[in-house]
Amino acid sequence: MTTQQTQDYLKAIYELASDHKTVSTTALAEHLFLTPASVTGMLKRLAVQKPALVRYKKHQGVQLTSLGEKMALQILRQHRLLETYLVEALGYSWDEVHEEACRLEHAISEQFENRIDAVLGRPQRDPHGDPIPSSNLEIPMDRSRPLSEFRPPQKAVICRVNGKDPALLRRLDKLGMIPGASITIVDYSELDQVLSIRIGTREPTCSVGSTISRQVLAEELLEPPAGDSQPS
Amino acid sequence: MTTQQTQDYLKAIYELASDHKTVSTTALAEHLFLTPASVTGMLKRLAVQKPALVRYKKHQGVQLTSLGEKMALQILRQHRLLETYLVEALGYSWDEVHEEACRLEHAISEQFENRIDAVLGRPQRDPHGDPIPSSNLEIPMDRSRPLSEFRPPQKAVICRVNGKDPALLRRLDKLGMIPGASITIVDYSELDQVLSIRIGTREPTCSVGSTISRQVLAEELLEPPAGDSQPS
DNA sequence: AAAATAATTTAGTATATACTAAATTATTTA
DNA sequence: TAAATAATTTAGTATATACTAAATTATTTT
Repeated sequence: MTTQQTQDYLKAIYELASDHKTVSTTALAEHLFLTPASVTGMLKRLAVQKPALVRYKKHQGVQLTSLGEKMALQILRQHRLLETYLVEALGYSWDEVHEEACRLEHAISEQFENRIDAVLGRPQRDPHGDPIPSSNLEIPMDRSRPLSEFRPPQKAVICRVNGKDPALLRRLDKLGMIPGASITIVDYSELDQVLSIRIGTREPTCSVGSTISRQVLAEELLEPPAGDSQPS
Repeated sequence: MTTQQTQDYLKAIYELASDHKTVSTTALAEHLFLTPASVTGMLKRLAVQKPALVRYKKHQGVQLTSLGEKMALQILRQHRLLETYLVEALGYSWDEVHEEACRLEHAISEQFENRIDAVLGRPQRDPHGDPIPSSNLEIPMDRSRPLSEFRPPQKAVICRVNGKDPALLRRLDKLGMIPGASITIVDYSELDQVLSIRIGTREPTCSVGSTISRQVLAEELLEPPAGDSQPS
């Protein structure tokens, strides 16, 4: 049986390795709130066991093997389904679910996973807009980009928030920056790199380097094709 | 933080110590599927730590301290609420819930506990009829006795099943022996100590020494007081 | 390229928890 | 009560996982 620790390492490696890049010991240590030395030790174990879950050569970071990736996706699926369930069925707010899901994800059975998946109607996104791997571990496509890459007069729909910090999430909620919200970029100041965004009647601004503009992801809304004009 | 192991030991001691009796190392070992030697070691740790969770003197078995008992009741509450939730909200059958609840009980937060308690309407019994400790850890009264103690022509209502073995539970379900079922003891053979029971139209028998008659608990249904006759 | 800095690994240690085999204590039987 | 049996504990070991401090390797800066 794989332990909770193993699962946490695999999930962390998956999350840090965008596009199968290699992940450094230190990055992993920071993500997991452990010392680099502890991580080195654990990675060796994960690489040596049969079947191996990671590929690891000293001073060169780690990668998941294909089995390791499968296991990471399975945990990620459980995590995100749980987050969705906590919000939809038990009335949690989106800033409360991460921690709870982090514990539950190691405890539920396949049956539990299937039941909540069914109750929720096989959702494809969790409350933060993160894609939920399907039961065969495929990930829904995602063409979202961080807010920092948008410029006026682009319009977009917020579809995802990467951060899990409850304070950030509550702030975003207050600003109306939640998945599904339509936004318009109304201004960008080259000088101080500040974006002004319109969300409904509100017009918050955020610096291009800020947590918000890096962690809130949106999909551009293209202009309706010509000939689709609306008669008033 | 208390570990899952600690919680399992406390729960086991609580379950085996009816009425604050002392629990033996071996009994505990069997219940937890561990060797007696391992149990001895763990009990020492639980007794020595501050605050102590058990009282333990060698060769004399263990008892929970009042803190240990509180913790046991808290876990038991979580376990039984979870079992109830799995049946009521997620469509599990009563023979499937024990194992799942055994894992989840160590992972849920107080918030989770409160939410499912509320969703379920603060239930007092789990699907097996076991009493659910209230949020202040008091246990609903229970005057049920094992089927083996009943004799014709007593009538009773089944209110509880002690065993968790899925096969037993499925069998009971098939027989209609589920909490809430009204039964009549129709015969008792002194010779081979067999009870005949009527449940609806069925009339199963069970030996007085059998698992069923020891683990199925019922409350006697007293004759309606005189003057309460029903006009047809 | 040498020096300085940063990242990583090694070595040694600690803890919780389990195990087995042997020793001890308690209980039952003859 | 002595012998036999059963229950329990001790002693020693193993594993997974973390830690710290020191050593090493890699990267960056001068």
